[in-house]
Amino acid sequence: MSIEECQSQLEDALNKKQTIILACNCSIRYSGRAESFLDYGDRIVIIKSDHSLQVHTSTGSTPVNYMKQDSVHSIEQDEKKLVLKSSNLLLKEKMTITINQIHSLNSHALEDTASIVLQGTEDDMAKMIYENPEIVETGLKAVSREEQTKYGFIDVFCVDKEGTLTIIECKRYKAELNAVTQLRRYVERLMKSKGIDKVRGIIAAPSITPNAKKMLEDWGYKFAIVKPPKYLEEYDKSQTKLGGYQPNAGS
Amino acid sequence: MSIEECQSQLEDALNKKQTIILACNCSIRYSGRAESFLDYGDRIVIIKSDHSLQVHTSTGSTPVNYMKQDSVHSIEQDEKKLVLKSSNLLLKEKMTITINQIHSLNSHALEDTASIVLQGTEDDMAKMIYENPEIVETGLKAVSREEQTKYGFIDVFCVDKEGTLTIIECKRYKAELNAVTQLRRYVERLMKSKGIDKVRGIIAAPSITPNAKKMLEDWGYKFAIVKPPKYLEEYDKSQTKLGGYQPNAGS
DNA sequence: GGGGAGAGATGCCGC
DNA sequence: GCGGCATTTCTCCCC
Repeated sequence: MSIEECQSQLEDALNKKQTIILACNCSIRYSGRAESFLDYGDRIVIIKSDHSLQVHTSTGSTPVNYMKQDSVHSIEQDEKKLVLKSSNLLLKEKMTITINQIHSLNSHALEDTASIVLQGTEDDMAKMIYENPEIVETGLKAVSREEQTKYGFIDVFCVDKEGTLTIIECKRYKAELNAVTQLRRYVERLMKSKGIDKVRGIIAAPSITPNAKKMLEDWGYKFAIVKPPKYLEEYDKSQTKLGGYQPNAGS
Repeated sequence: MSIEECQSQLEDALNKKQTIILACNCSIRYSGRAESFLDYGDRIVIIKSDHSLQVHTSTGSTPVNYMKQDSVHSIEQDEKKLVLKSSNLLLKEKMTITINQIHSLNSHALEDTASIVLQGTEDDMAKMIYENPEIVETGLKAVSREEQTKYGFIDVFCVDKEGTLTIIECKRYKAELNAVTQLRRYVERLMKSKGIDKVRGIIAAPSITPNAKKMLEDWGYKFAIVKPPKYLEEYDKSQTKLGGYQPNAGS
């Protein structure tokens, strides 16, 4: 594929707001919230129809460089190289991708009306606890959920069997130090705004780090083992009932 | 491209540990840390040479679904459809991508020895303050930086003009509530471990949210406006001096 | 491998 | 738009 053909196809795809996938050898300069330079190497450049751009190397889940949506892209030619310039005036960011060699170029108008359905989030966990607070502690009664405006973003708000206000902070994975300080902030804010001197705090999570547990107990708070709903359910089911997931392990 | 050809090329690319780029119409099931389902639509599937996988829709910076590195992938055929199964036994995660239609398929052995050079991070900011603490407060003297083991992850550790120990917490962007609780945790930990009753805390950031500022002042801490080094420097330079973006400028 | 914290975090929701 | 916060966060560093 010649440089001219590539430039033409890129411009055409950009005009049509298609999604572009370009495998190429390139170097990258970025300037904006930070500044970066990446010397020549083979990468994949994706420009989506929302005019976001990302550059991927052959490893890692995250792009090595990217531009956010609503960026403006242009393609120029510079001595047998293609220069892809992107800028986002609003965010004061810009990027220059200098392309040495093109390995492949595809552009598509991706049609997609589906939206992902996700479960097992922290919100699902808070909902589960709100509907059945006794899984956290015997005698606990739920008062409200997602108290966002008044005292912060309290996950579940309860009253214990002795009538003491109790704040539950959910973590879907292992609770760390910041979860404890977060809980402490909610408890203190609530005590101050209500003018009461006794509010309990509970962290509900599958596990907790040792330091977090110590800080939790130092502050008189409590940890309760709670797992997010349906966590690994399908996986465990297939493991036990079907004798395990069978990929072609030779690949 | 026939299903058989596609399957063959995919298996071949997986064997060669190439990076695969597949544009297709597909549906996706994921089960692991959470569970998700995404109905049929046009997407881009990337399998990298580290055997990580990600699925991108036509918008957004983040993949709609993904598998981490060291997953195992296999391709099966099921009634005119291709079924790409991925699993990660270690993480107890798995994914099934059912492919209706293939728009394009490319695979490459991406060669890349370069690594990105990035500047303007929080670490650069802490270094700048360490080397010239008076930009935070008159009379401040730096003691150490990145005290990770003893008292927590203190960015910059100083003594003020009256000899009081002072912890500086840097944020490269706007400081929020969690920055204040973080600082508070460091201050309290240091007071306890040193057995002293007076330690100061300063947040150094370009800006701070109103609630964070209030909580900061309630706790007797202080805010100092500090911008990360070289923030937007090249951008502003090229905008003002050169009247536009000049990729070769200054390099 | 776990703990802790930054990230050019991104994305979501509420005000 | 900003604020606050979860994320299948990811990534890095250090113990």
